[in-house]
Amino acid sequence: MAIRENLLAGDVCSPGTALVVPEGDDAAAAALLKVVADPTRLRILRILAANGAVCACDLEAPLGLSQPTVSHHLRLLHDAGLVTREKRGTWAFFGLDTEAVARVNAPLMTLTALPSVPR
Amino acid sequence: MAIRENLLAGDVCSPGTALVVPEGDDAAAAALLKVVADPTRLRILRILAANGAVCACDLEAPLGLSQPTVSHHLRLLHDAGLVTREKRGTWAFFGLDTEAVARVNAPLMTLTALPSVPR
DNA sequence: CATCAATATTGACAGTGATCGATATAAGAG
DNA sequence: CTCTTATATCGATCACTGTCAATATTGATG
Repeated sequence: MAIRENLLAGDVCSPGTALVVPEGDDAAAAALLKVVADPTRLRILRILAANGAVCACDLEAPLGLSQPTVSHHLRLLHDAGLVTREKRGTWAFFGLDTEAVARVNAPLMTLTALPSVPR
Repeated sequence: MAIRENLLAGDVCSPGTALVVPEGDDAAAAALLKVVADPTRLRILRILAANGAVCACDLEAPLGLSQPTVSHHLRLLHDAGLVTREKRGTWAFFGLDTEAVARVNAPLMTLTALPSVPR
């Protein structure tokens, strides 16, 4: 049994005994977090947050990565809806979608906000 | 040049032109986020948040995973400092470290809080 | 000590992902 | 139309990781 704080000494662990299993789309939440859980993409997001709209070509240098790799990361960020893309002529300018970024933390926020039920 | 919002029409993109590159330990932040960016571990965290201290043996069933796999995930969570471990006899009870979980969002919070400098 | 139960570790394997070079696509300039 | 530039996609490679079976370790109990 999932131990309660008020039973400490002689408690037994009998599997299968009522365990509160909260629901939630863990797969979706994890997928979104995975996009952010990368040093390069975190860096890109920080750069976008500090510079506003940034041309893709300006990212290769500070990131120290090849053009295809930068494009790959921008694609993931854009597909996840974290970043906006706007093409002007040949260039592509990317910007941070702050609302979307806020949505990424949601699953984590609920964790700390959740009442630790059985006490 | 990283385009500014006030120059729209005839702007040019000349790489190497001053781009604000914020510092920050992206590697560390990403590493911490990676621990959380997994469906199984998110689920574990949610279960811990809802049940208080939970015996490891009670997690295999709701997760539908083998004992070694559950132990592996608990190890990662514990190594990252997100979860507390307490052995009582043969059992091991795990609990959520809410403060640590809050620290995971920090890098994301700073993103949205950061002033979009050049506007 | 011998035995049993819970947990941790090891080894192997499959799937995923970050990276780059090469190539394709798109759009402006001559 | 041709050339150049920026971006996107493709293919391959390499490292990492989630998973399980097997085994080791730890702790309680006869």
